[in-house]
Amino acid sequence: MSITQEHAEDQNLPYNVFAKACPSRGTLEHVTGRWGALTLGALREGSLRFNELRRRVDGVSEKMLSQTLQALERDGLVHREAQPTNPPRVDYELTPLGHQVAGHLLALIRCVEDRMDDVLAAREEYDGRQN
Amino acid sequence: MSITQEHAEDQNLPYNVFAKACPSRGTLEHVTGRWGALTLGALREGSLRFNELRRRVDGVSEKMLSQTLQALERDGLVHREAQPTNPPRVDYELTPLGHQVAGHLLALIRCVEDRMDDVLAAREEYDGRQN
DNA sequence: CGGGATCCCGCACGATACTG
DNA sequence: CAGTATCGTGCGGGATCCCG
Repeated sequence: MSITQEHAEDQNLPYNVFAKACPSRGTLEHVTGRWGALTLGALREGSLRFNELRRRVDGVSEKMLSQTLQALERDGLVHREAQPTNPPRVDYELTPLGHQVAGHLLALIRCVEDRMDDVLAAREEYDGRQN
Repeated sequence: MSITQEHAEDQNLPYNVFAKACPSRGTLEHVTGRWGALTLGALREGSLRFNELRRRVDGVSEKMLSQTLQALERDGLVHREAQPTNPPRVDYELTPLGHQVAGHLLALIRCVEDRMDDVLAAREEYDGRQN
């Protein structure tokens, strides 16, 4: 091993969201996307069925919820459990990885909610400042 | 105070991102948006000038960066410091609130980067499973 | 109930050019 | 350098219908 190797990364950390081509950016967008964040947040409380989820995430269309769930399932964040009954029953729940990610997300969400008054005040000052 | 007063304005936590009409959802979208998250993440390391930021957030256009920064400044997450010199010099830095939010964001980003191998593996299994 | 297929519109976004 | 202005378009995403 070269002694000139300044940043001797013991482990390989090749993933960097700030680089355009990095696949991690795509996953970050699934996670932080308009519906992805709310879906993961909602699922953190426990497993939910499709229409329960749809009611919980106010405003999401069937199509977008379906699409969002597929992306999250593909990324290994959500587990889909379908029972071949009639009528069909499908439950969605977080994987351990999804749970971890949703934890960070929920902390962020709570933070934004908690400090929303500050945000609103900042907006008023901003709008008032430049006429 | 009227007993018919439905919404108690003096409550502490009236904000709920899961409700479609809640203003906190808009702010969450600014923060978790495609460029918002990366911009806040980049600024956490210190103040940056416009083009420095543009280079750091690989792939962002001038227009989108400008637009993103305006939204974040309006929400009180970013402070813009313009010096009337020639050539002009403008520095962007996080406010205390922005720093707090960006902290959560960066934790999320690191988490996604760290576990990207798991995500990629999950994708392969998903793609291979249902042909 | 849990979706898939299709149609279609708006605007988020990129590219380009211009300004102080 | 640090942005605005303008224009064109891709696709995000809503609406609707349908099926097992």
